[in-house]
Amino acid sequence: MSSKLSTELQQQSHFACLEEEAYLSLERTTDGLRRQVAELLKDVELTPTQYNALRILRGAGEGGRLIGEIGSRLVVQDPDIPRLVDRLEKRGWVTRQRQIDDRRCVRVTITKSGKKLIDGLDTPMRALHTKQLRALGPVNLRQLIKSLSVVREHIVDPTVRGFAP
Amino acid sequence: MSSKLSTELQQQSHFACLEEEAYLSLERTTDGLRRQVAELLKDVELTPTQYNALRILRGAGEGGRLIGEIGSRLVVQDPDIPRLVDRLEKRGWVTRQRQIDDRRCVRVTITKSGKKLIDGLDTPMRALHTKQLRALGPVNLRQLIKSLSVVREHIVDPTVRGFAP
DNA sequence: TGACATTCAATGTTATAACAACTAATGTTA
DNA sequence: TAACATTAGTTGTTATAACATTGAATGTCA
Repeated sequence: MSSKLSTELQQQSHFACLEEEAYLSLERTTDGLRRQVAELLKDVELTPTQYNALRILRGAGEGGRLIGEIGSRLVVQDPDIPRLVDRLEKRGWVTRQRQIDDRRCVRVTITKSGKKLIDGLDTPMRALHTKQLRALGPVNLRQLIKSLSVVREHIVDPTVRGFAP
Repeated sequence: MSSKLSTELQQQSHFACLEEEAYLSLERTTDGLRRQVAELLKDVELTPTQYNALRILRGAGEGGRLIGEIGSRLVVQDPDIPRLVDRLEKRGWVTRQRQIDDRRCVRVTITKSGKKLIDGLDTPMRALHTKQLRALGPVNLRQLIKSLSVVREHIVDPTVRGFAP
């Protein structure tokens, strides 16, 4: 496929401004990459959000994470963590436990089988990302990462949260 | 908010590779930007996809577009164009018409009120994108657009399609 | 021309996202 | 300590996304 904008547009390309073009490029590119990730995850019947949540829980170790903590660390926001956890729990990949000191809170911990599942995905996922982005080369990659970081700094929306690998 | 990765991660940051870090940065950043766009569109009860579809139809003019054409031009893929068009039609923003020469095809055209709706969004949308991305400056913006274009060139997935402003 | 394949939309179904209420537990303060 | 506010999760509901199936129209070719 071509990536020349005028070609992709299939019409006279005229963006109102650079910022608008950059925004659409971001949406368009990220969607394409994300779909390939979703495709890879489909083999194990995981959505990207579920995968992301399991990675967060793996990173948290035996201490686990509170429901709210998971939400605040997801790469892509999801307002419905309880049911996200429901699905993972039903399949035996996480466990839920009320806190003793504060019974409002629920601690979620990854299980052995959950950890095994995403451990097995580390290599293919890394391989996919490398395939997707290798063409940029390390210099442009660093530049891209830096630029995106600058953009996020200027997102004032308070609901936007951190992200976990 | 900070955009330093180690800070956003709220844990010892260690990405497996640059490509993985770039991918997560893309997802994270685009999601944040997109949510602000969705917020703006909420005032007129449009989803980003609906807005995108209306812009495609405005760009097409009186000739309109076939259902399939809309799907292939959406910035973010949506496999369910008929029902997307249903919703727009119900609210009087588009009309549907069977093709005479090929009765399998349906031509969708934007209405006056539909055009008026998105015309009114041009200025605030451009203002939002400018606010979101201005910090990069023209040089970095161009660099970003170029890099994203390179990435898209290497997305081999045949389902990934063009995009319309 | 008649059987078959293909194309384009529409429809049915399930899963998830978004949003709003609700409940239980804790914190605050008069 | 009783009343109120706040917090953490859960549950209900609606809308949309994803996927598979169906149906009608057209194209292909023996």
